[in-house]
Amino acid sequence: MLENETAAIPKDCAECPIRHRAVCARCEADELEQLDDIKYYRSFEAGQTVIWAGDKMDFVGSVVSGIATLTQTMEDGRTQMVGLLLPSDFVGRPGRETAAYDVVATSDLVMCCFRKKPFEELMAVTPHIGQRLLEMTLDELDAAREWMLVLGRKTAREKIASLLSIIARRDATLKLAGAGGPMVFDLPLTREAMADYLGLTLETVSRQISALKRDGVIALEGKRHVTIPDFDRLLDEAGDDSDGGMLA
Amino acid sequence: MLENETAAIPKDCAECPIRHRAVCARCEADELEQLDDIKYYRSFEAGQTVIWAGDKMDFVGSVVSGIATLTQTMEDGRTQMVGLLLPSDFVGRPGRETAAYDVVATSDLVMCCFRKKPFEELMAVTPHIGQRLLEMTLDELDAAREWMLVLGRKTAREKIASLLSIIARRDATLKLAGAGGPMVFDLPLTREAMADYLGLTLETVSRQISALKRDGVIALEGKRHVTIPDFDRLLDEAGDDSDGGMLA
DNA sequence: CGGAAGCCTTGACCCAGATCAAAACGCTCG
DNA sequence: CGAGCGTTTTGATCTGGGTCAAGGCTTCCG
Repeated sequence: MLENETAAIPKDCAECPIRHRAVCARCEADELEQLDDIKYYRSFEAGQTVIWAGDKMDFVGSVVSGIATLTQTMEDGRTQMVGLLLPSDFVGRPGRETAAYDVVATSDLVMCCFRKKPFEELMAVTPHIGQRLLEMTLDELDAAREWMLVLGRKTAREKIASLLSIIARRDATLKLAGAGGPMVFDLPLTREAMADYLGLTLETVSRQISALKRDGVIALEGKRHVTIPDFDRLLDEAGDDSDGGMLA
Repeated sequence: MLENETAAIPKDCAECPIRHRAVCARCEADELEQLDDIKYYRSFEAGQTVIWAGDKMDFVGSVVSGIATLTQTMEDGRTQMVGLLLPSDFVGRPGRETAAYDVVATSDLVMCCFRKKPFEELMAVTPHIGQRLLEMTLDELDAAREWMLVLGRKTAREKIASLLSIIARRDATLKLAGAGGPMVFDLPLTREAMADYLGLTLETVSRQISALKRDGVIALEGKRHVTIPDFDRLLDEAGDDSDGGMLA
């Protein structure tokens, strides 16, 4: 997990790994320069909290590398993950003073942050930013709604299968692997984090993963390394329409 | 339920009840005129389906009056409501061809629709529309995430209390009633629709409502008319921080 | 007025997943 | 190497909410 000293911080937007998928995706060279003036990088170690819900938040930003979670906690300690932040995902809300959720780095994390005030001003005069942010927010809303179905109506086994298929699908698009062959990836979450995402207990998560393994739906090597021999089978277990619904 | 022949269709944007809260909220007079050119009203009766998930959708629009639901259904019939559309809420997504969810009128419904293509073009040149839509979408995302906590971690009783408090709060803001006194409103949903929203069965919904009534948290007159003698008590039952969290 | 169709409530029973408890599996570190 | 700690697995038991089954209450309509 410590490939680099502090993980790669891009020297320049041009070589930034999320250049084409983040809020800045549609920006022209001059707009990038303006963003550059108000931006700074921050690194977090795995386990560190980026912000606590309710804290004053004077920046917004993008995940450059690593994974973070967005969680909500009740007074008695019950917690629910409400978002999984992957590279290019946006954190924070223009026009809001305080953080609405806890943001925690699940792996080592690099963020590209913008001071909030200037970012808001820039957004007002740079349609490209607002347009892209709208698009990303609509995508997140869709993801949240899909997750509502998972939380409200799926069984524990289906929930696990749903989570695995989402992670597998994302990983496949990053690796641009040709379809067909078995998919292989590492789980970026602990059993407890999965439980928080799925509205289950960690014991149930563990049991269902064991069951899927026993039934040959997945193969495990160690606790985290997953192989999926037949993706359609997994989708079936997830209760999803197995049309493979490939949204472009 | 049939107060008006077809419910009130505004003659003019100026007298439109959602003028200041819908996508058009920030538009100037000339922008409104342009929207006017591509808009038309549609009315639906309670129970009618506005669109089916997957259908081609050549419009977007706002709820003017009445209530609609956004639901997702699995092949085996399990359904989950993923959104409750109230007056001023926006339906549809610029840039998407087909509907992602079933939209059903729960009460008699009037919508102000815009042909999608021209709306998208107008959006590209009218920042006010995109800005407002972004703001609304961010609000919906927050609501969806709050709902994820309800679905994933709350007990049946807490779920019912959460739903009642949301409806009560909304009703209070519409009526601008001074705080303090008992809150009174009509449930806009059947037990089954509540169950679909809460990820429960209608039997459980019924039982928990009876229990809340028995315990004096709510009072019922008929099946739908609800009185809440002590709103803080209800919030407490919902498991929410009872700081009254009034977000401006 | 009687019947039928929608909603809603209530009861009896059952099971998926929670809870409680213990042990196994890596690790890092002295 | 062994101690200690965080993570994961597995077992035993309990329970909240699902399922199945009967009515009850309204409203509509012939």
